[in-house]
Amino acid sequence: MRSKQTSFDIAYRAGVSQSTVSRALRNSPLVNEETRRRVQEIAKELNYKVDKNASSLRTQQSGTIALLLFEDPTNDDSLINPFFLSMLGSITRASAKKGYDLLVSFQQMSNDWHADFEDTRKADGIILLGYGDYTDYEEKLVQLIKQETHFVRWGADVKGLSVVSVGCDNFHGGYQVTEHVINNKRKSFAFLGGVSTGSPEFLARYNGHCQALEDHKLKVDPNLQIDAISTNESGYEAAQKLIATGIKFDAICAASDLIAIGAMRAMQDAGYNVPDGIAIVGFDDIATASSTSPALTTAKQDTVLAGELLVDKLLQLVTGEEAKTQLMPTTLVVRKSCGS
Amino acid sequence: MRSKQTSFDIAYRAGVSQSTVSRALRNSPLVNEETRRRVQEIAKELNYKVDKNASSLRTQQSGTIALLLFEDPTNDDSLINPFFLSMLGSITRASAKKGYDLLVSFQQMSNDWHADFEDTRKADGIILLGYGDYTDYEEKLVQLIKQETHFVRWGADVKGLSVVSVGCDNFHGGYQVTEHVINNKRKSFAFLGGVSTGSPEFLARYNGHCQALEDHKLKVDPNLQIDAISTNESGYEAAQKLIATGIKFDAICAASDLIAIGAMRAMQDAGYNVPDGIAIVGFDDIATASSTSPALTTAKQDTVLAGELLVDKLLQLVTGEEAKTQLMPTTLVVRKSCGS
DNA sequence: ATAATCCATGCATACGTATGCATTTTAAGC
DNA sequence: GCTTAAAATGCATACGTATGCATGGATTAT
Repeated sequence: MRSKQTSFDIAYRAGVSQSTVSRALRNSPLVNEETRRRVQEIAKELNYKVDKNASSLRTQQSGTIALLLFEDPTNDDSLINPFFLSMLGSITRASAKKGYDLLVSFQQMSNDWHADFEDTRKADGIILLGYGDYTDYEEKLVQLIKQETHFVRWGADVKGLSVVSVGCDNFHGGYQVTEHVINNKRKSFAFLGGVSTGSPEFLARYNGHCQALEDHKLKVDPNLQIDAISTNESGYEAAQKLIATGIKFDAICAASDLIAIGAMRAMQDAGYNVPDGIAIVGFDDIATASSTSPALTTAKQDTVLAGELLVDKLLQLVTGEEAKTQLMPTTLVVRKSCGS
Repeated sequence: MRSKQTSFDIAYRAGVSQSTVSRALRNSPLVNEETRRRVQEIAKELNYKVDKNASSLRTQQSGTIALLLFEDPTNDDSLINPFFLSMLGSITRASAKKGYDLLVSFQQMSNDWHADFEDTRKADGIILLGYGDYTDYEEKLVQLIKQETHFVRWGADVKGLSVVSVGCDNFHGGYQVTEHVINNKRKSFAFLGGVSTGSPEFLARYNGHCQALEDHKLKVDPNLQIDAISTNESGYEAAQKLIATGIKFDAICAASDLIAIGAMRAMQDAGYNVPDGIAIVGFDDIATASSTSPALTTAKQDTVLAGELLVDKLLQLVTGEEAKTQLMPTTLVVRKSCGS
């Protein structure tokens, strides 16, 4: 029952050649309509499915996109940053919509990831997802370009490299949320998130944050910027360090929702009132952001749109078209963590 | 620079035949150690990578696992149930650990998903993930079995079918959380979650819930069971309906965390106090559960273990070994939503 | 020295599809 | 009716790898 059906079997049943079967199934105009119908009918009857390996081997196209997901190695190994998880979901959807399969792979930055998929012909192109805060990241991008691998990446534009990126406007997002807090009459701002050592994303958000303060004639106190990576725990600890400085502040801008959520808990545990005593804003708008108490005001990154853009641009590259880096705006989502 | 390297190129450079190259790269004992080293060195130098399509075509093995993710079609199209998203993450990790690539695909139940992957030789086996609450689900499983497709599924065991499943003990989990609430001196219990129309998972949780009540001589009031699907919104609405019945209750057991979270908000919006007035428990232990206010007490499903089990068992099937259905225990995670 | 044994390698082929080119069939033109 | 064009099909081959079988050389045993 299970012996695999090939196009030759269909050909035999239909009384035509294998070539004709192949053409008929691919709706080639070269084949007579009547023949095509017959072939397709038989194919369906026999539950025939094209062998993708053979097909890919012949055409040198796999109909597959590879998604490489880089994670902060300091994170708990078993959990994925919910923001990237959300991106993963939208990319999956977007590629399915385009008729492409999605090969998902977690990566340690140490690996030879730059070659592992397109070079093995398993994928037509690659999507790079993760924070670009690794020392040899750019170097590997250069390798990818040299190999003429088709790829797009999530994140800020890389200066000097002809790389197609889709990212959100972190600077503006940082500006946006900070300005919102300023409008709520806060005067002394802290910022939680790695700036010097951290990702370029965090840095851009911080820069936006500072710009907003300056534009409103408020002071930027470097002592109130505490490094943190994007986890609850790190946010919690950063907030504790913040309190330990003894410096007074009435607002916290976090580089990500996870940090904000951890910080919020730390402040509450320390007896502060949010938002009356301390205003807190995050960044990303992950699912949990709407469920905290008070619900978290944040800068939303549109993951659905992002996924579609990444896939669209990658496929443009694959088909030889031009594709341009694109910056998406963030949306201010006002909830309760700033007072109004 | 980019013209693709084949095993013939390596063979030419090494002064041996293509066969020897193939064997050398696969560490066949047939090839001389010295030769093997030389070949492997040259391969690395030329940045040669085996063409997986050709390899798969030849060996009829793809080194790939397909993950089919079914979602409740009534959900918002752009979001994925965080529990399944978490499963996706752990499965990705688990298959990477085994050296397999993971092909991820979202599915509408209406499609011919039962054939789409293994039959096209893109995957060696299939993992089915999603609630099994669809009318023709079993029928399609039967088809899969008939085709001798290798697959495992997440969920409760299917009676009468020789299918390998990995699931958690929903009955016991439902029992567990309910008993915990009972120990907190609650007397009148409501249950939110589709039972008659819904998934077998929800039904099992409900049955465990009822059993716990009976064992403690408490009444089960069918009027306090309200249908809901696994979303915040549905939970919110269900809680509203619950209030609208006018019947008194002091505890809510929800069939999932999302439902519980929605219900919690509905109760709070209606002026009830959680947990003092109303105790609430969920099911799953999604990330958000720890961030609600009060933090949600729930029955945790171990997604990391689940992912590993699914992958392990599938690979056992692929290699011709026996694999058995396995039921995982749930863990009671006590937070604040029940009072203690 | 000859036969028997073993080790290392090469030759040839199959996996299943897609497609350039040759060939046959059908229709059209005069 | 014969030539020419167009439409439909078949033939042959290539994609790159893995492997059964044959071959050649080296080693050992008799």
